[in-house]
Amino acid sequence: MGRQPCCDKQRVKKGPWTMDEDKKLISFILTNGHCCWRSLPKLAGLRRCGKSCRLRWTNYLRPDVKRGLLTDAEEQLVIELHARLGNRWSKIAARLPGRTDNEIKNHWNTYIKKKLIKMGIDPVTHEPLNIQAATDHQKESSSRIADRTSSYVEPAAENNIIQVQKSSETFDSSDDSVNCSNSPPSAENSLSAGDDDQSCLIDSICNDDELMKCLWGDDQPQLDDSPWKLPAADHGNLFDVAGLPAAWEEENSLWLLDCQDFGIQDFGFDRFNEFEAVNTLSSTELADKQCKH
DNA sequence: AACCAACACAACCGCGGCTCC
DNA sequence: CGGAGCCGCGGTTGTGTTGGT
Repeated sequence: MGRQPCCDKQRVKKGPWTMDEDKKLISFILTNGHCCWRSLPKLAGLRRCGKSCRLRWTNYLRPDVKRGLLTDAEEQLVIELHARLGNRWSKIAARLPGRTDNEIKNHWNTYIKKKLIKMGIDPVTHEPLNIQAATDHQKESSSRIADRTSSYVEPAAENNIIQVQKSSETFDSSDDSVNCSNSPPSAENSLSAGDDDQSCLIDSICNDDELMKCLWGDDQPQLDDSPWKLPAADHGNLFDVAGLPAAWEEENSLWLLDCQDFGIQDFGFDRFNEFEAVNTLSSTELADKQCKH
């Protein structure tokens, strides 16, 4: 007996989300939280699959989503993390506050991948392309490594490569499969000794104390994906900010600012304008402030 | 101006893992 | 312990936009 479809595909709408659907989803989640994605569309009056709602929320509508291009520092961090973690985008995204796995994945596939190839670096193994021909047999084992768990021990196949270890200590020991102290040097988390450019890039990131503190520090704000626990409110008063907890107000002011790009007025949240008047900091300014603290 | 290729990104799909019964 | 249901992840596709010819 096969798995049931996640939703009734006959009656479910697909394709791009409309403004009205976004509005409904935001309203519902802000009011009720997302206790159960499967039943959410029905309760919210949406003809969408629960998965689709979750994706739309987490990748686009969620208040803490940071929009816009990745900064150079973020990009370098993605490269560093990819060298360590492989295509585990959600893990990588967890280290970049406000960025989603989908966004990072897209950026990787469309931009970083090509950039690395241009630099002569294999985007999969992070090894220089020119020495790869000579180490084809290693590559084969490397591809296996990509799927292995951290307990797998590769038998000394990387004598000619150095490990990027500098910032490994900053990983949580609980970060699954990223127990660097126990992980053997491998193609997916290693660089060639001859690849000075890449080493320099990584070093520049790792040696940037301010940046590392900001991006890796224990006190960095963590994404909180727990369901919203807001007091039930009238739909008409959803953005009566004064009625919300101060922490929520502060945290979500960035998102409200971002809504300008989207067209907050299109949501019918007219009260935003009053709120905007007292909020003079841009998203980037606030992000900078967070880094400095 | 029209066409086409490349690019960027939102969204879909299927599978694996976790939890509950 | 095993099956069912759900969520989240990663790969892939679809679509709109941009730039070049």
